[in-house]
Amino acid sequence: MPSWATNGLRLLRTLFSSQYGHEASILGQNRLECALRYNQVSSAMRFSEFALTTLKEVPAEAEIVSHKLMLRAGLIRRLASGLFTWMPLGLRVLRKVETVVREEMDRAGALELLMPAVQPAELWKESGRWDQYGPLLLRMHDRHDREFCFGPTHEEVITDIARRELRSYKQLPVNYYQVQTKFRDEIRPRFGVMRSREFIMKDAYSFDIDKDGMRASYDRMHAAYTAIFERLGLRFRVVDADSGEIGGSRSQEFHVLADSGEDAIAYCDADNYASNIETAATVVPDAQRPAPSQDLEKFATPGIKTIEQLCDLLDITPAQTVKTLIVEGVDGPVALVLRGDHELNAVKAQKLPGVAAPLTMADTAAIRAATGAHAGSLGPVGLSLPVYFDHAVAVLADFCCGANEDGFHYRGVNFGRDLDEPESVDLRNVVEGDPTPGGTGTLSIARGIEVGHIFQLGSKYSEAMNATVQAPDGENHVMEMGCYGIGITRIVGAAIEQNHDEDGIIWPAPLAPFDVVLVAINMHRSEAVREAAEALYTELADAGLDVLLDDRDARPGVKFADAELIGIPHRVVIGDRGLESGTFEYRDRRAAKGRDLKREEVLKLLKDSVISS
RNA sequence: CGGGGCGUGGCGCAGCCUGGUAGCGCACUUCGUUCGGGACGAAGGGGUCGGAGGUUCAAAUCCUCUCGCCCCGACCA
Repeated sequence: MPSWATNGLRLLRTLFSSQYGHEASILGQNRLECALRYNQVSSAMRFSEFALTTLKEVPAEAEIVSHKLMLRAGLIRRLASGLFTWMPLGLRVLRKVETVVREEMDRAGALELLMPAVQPAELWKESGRWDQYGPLLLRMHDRHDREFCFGPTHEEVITDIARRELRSYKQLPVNYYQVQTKFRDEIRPRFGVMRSREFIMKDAYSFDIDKDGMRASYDRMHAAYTAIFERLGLRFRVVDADSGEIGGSRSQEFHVLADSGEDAIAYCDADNYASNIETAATVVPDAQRPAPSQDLEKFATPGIKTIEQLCDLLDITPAQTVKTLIVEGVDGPVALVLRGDHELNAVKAQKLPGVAAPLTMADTAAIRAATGAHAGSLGPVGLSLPVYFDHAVAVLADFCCGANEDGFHYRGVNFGRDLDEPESVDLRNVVEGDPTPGGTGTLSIARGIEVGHIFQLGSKYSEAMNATVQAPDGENHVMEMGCYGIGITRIVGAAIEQNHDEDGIIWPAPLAPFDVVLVAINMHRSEAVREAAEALYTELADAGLDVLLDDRDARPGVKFADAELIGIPHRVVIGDRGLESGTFEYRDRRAAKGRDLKREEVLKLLKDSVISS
């Protein structure tokens, strides 16, 4: 996605590099120059000086591809559970992500600042989260025994800043952001950088005088996030989401699409609908319930404990059965009744009156106390508990369920006769093929990795912490806030999940640690190769490209394998064979084969492709 | 935190059941041959067998405790 800023930056880099050489130290005052200086210093690298160790074998700790490849390619190294060192190669990728994020945030009018990672407990007590947040919050004491935490997020600190700095509506809207290290003491860190305890997040917070302003700020962030993920070259989708712990009203998540994603997202292109499955609403079926055709019958089902076993026994489908789940409620256990083939949606269930949040399944003893039976023999008939029926259950007739007696089930169960007419609720996850809430399309399900989340917070924090500004009417008004997060470190993992093959990583061009790798064949024996490789290296570096020269005294196969493993988008092979005919072999990382190009053609191709990224 | 698994040179593993003083592949060092798809040969360096305690003449191996890591569940960028 070409843009003024990127083209401008490239242009400046080219100008400066031709003036000072690519390692020139440039002391600049503005950000563009700073970025320029950073890029210039590190843009070109010799493999022999890069201390990169790649691994042929996968360390046993890694489970998913991105984690395996990040370790094999030498991007990260693990220090302890959920804690990683970003090695030089990995850090280059991280910086690329940060740069794109910063550019788009700045363009959207947000202001970068940097808050402390360590935060005093008082602020968290003021917002009420010191007690709410739980063990995810890493708490500590200083030498005076004062309480602190390592920030998992920064609503409290930014609200404190805002209430001190912002006095008048004339200063609004303001959107502050930072790129900073967070710590969340996850119960189970896993998947490498995808769910680590320490990670880098870009978090932004908007302040407006009213809800309309907040919505406008939110929309600007929505646009900025869309621009960011488009520029990063990732396939992604924006979905409606639950606002969870942070609070507030509307929220949307940005998901990188990948089969290994931890989240399921429901979408329909025809309807332009997309939602995290957690919040995707099911539609009340408009089908009429058939009239009962069977009598209620209790029958013995010794040893039958699962829906699957029951279906095998009776030769029926799970959709003709009903399952009953006992969860902890505010005043004792509550029963949730779903169709046998449907999955409980915890987010929906824990919002029901009388159900305890977070949703907790009752244990075996509690289930027996409440129903008199084992979990495998439960049913709604004759149950003396608060019961919620899912919409899909309410339209069933002649269904099958447990009899609340070990080893017995009912069949031919019908509402109105064996059970009271149900008041049904939405309890389940949507499934592929369900109608959309809009009613015109059907849902598909995809897997995604949450890399961004935007919230309309409203006044939750500004009210608790009394963050007000004076309005034109002279009154003090509580500011309306939005908050917006991007998982910088997670993006790197997500990008690999989405872009790899059996040989290694395939970086989208904007994320690649190097734009191009020069593979010099037998450079240590052929003077011609050495000269040609060095000349091309200097020329590409001077043109502002991030170029890696593989000058190691290694066999070609080793160099090719490493180039593919670390995923450099463009590869140029310099060998005696090509030099005889005056060509280099060029190959795109995604292409099956290379092609021979003249020097000028290589230069033009690379410069064009880098500028357009 | 509940359930499962694993800790042996940098990485991947064997040895443990049946105690006898540590081995293989990769990586690393040196030399030679080789050299456009992870070469071959030779010679090397590197390990208190996660830690503590116990049993025993003797412990990587058996026993007890402990620490760490990974996987499956609830949380989230």
